[in-house]
Amino acid sequence: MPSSPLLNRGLTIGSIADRTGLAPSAIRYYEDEGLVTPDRNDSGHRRYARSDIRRLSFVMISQGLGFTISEIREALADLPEHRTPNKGDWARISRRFGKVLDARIEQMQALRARLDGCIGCGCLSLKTCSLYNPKDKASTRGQGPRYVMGDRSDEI
Amino acid sequence: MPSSPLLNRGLTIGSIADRTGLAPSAIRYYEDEGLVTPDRNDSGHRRYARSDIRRLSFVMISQGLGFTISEIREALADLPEHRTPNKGDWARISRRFGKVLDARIEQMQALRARLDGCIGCGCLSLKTCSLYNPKDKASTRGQGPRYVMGDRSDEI
DNA sequence: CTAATTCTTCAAGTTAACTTGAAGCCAATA
DNA sequence: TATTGGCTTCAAGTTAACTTGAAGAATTAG
Repeated sequence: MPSSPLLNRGLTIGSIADRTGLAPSAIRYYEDEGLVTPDRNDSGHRRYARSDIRRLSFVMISQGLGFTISEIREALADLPEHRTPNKGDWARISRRFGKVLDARIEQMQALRARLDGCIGCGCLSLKTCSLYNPKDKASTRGQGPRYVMGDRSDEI
Repeated sequence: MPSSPLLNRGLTIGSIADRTGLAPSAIRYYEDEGLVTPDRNDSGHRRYARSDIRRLSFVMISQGLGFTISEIREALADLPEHRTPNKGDWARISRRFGKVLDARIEQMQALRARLDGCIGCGCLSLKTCSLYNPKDKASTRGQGPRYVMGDRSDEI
């Protein structure tokens, strides 16, 4: 009797794509990036475990929260290798991400407060403005090379 | 008498680079992006106004706050065209950015609260998790094409 | 006045997170 | 069994925000 692809040796990339809403190309990319490591069948086709759906959902959610792929990869590294992750495992890594989010929110609030200060003094000049050289440059997150900002401040 | 480049017809790109800490290549890029529009001398060299230093400082600060170049360009469009911007002009556009920051902070806090909810219920499943399909996907800010997430949710 | 800087433009490289397309193998269906 | 559709790999394109390098012209310093 012809067994369904779901029951045989795991889920195909297509069904994983359907169930997560991710494009197959994205799922393959995540594999290149080490976020999932599906098995292969005899002819080289990927076969996923059911738990990979939750894993990929976590990836999507984390990206929505602003985490990068390498941050997500690090987080996933804390899941058990040879056991299907359970609720407790997921809750643990989610809790850690929660703390990072808290820190980022605080950082943004600090910058926002500085902006108020700048509006107050009307400065926006390089020497005076505390926004110009903040220790916590905030979301240098994302977008290509953002090289070190020089520090040749001077009067305007 | 040989006049200094600062007093003659405006500042050279090199001196602007020194005073802002930006690389000349970045300043030229900002010109391509319409953030500054320096004059040219007879042989085609760029000549900047003193007020362009403040303009470029605003660009740097705004980027530190997480704004994109096109957002910054829009903000700068509110500065007077044929008059050197004064403190009031800068304060006005800073105040607007402050409001955007407030909104972003609120958004992050909402997502963070949802993450707590998810830890509480231990779900992280596509159907149940409110993080999976939030209206306010937060910082889709940055990095290449992030195409529309499909919505074929299903039970895990 | 000549040499060393600085400036110009233009094309191509970089990172992140993917997509798109080509060329060909595998699998489910009629 | 034939065919359509799904899967595979690999190379190249995309956006953002720049940098790097080449080739040549202008400016400044000695």
